[in-house]
Amino acid sequence: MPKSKYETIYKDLKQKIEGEEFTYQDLLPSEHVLVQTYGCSRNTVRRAISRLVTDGYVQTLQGKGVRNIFRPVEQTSFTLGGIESFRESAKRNHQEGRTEVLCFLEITADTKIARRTDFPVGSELYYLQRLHYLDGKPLIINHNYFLKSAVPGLTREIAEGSIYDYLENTLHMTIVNSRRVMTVEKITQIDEKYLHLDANDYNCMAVVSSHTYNSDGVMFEFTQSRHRPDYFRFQDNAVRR
Amino acid sequence: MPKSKYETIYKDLKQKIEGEEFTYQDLLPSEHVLVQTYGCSRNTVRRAISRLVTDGYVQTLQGKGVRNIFRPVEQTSFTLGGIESFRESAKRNHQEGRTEVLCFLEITADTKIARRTDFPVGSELYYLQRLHYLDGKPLIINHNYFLKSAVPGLTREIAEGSIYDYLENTLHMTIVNSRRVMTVEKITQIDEKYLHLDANDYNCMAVVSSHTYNSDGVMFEFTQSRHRPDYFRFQDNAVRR
DNA sequence: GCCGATTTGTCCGTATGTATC
DNA sequence: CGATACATACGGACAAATCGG
Repeated sequence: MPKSKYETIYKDLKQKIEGEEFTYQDLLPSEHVLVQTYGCSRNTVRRAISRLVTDGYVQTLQGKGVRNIFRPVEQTSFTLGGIESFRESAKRNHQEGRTEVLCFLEITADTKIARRTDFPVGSELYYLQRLHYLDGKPLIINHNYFLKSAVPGLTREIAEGSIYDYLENTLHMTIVNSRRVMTVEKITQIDEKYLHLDANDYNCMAVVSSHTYNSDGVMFEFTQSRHRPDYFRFQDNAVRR
Repeated sequence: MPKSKYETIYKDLKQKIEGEEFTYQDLLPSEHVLVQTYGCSRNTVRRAISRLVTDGYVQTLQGKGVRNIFRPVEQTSFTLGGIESFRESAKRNHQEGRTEVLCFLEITADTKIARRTDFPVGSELYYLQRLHYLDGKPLIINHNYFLKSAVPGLTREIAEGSIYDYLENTLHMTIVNSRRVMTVEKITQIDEKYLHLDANDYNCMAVVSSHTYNSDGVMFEFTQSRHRPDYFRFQDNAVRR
């Protein structure tokens, strides 16, 4: 159930664009027309459209209209704009996702971990290593650090499923945003072993480090995701201002 | 000169946050207060704030307020949200940028190039190889394909400076958006030679492929940027909806 | 638990500016 | 020039969440 009017309009337009009810390069109906078809104010359709702009689905042109520039995705794009759990992106791509917990520890942040994760020294943390399979292939190793005080009661069993599902639906935490940094790093022996990589073939991999915040403003998670280079693919739409 | 009120407010708040006039984790003045300090309507301050949210500077919390979660950047972050030319990001990081044109050709798209770039077969294109130096170090090799009909009069001399400056200020083109895909690929002999890489050290690199559109809705540029793995760093802020 | 004050979220209507055709 | 389209801005109304008494 979508809660707001502009979100229903956004989803409806998005679906129509994906379903190619509007042809590529054509203009969408004008805001004035959309106001009448959806029976709402102009501000409301504009909010919906601005979301489509950030999604890279349309471009707005003053004096002209709103042009459809959506191109269907060719392949299994891994991550897109927002925050997505592994399970969610697997589902979106119609793939079967499985997670194996390699390691589940309760630790206290020393200076080295603090520098790596940005958690203060002395923080009580869960440290997990998790291996993510997509359609049976091991593709990602995650090194997760969760703040124990914000994520109480985490267990190995939960970590084998979806941690985000536990956070949102059991702990009723609201995940807000995530600062991510993408780099390329040398592979380690752990990567080589679990992802079945050969350093003579690929000796680097894509690494995504993220600091994630909840609605209490606490950074409750630091994760380093190490991706098989030959399957990594990150999509983005940039807008010139 | 900022053209709009909300943009001035956005920039002012952004600067205050960066200058740490608001402390980390504290709430900003309420919308009501900001309306009075800036002498504008509530919608206008809300537009400014929503930009700060997408920048990852603040998070808004219904019933509470707007919390400052800005952390000063630790390092030379390479790319951030929007579209930036090499020159612009060099300047933003207070680094000296220089560009060397390795190759400047006029070509017609055959099936192979068409598949690679998404330009239709038979398109008249400029093909450039350019080497970008930052503070004297060669860091990026760009393979640029420009649609000749949209970018007339491009020369080697222009390409040694800023092509985007030429597009925007001489041709008065409006660049709108860019679809980017990031992957990790094996290095080639060209990469090895010009970026002074050693395949025994790093045998992969970060590759950013982008399709860029102007306000006429034409995809006028396809570029493959190949980045030295040890200097590549891409930042992003993701929002959970 | 309730109530009221505060704060952000959604939505509306209107007016004016600016770009396109 | 006028008509159309999007961009900016204002003011007001109500909903929803938070917090303190």
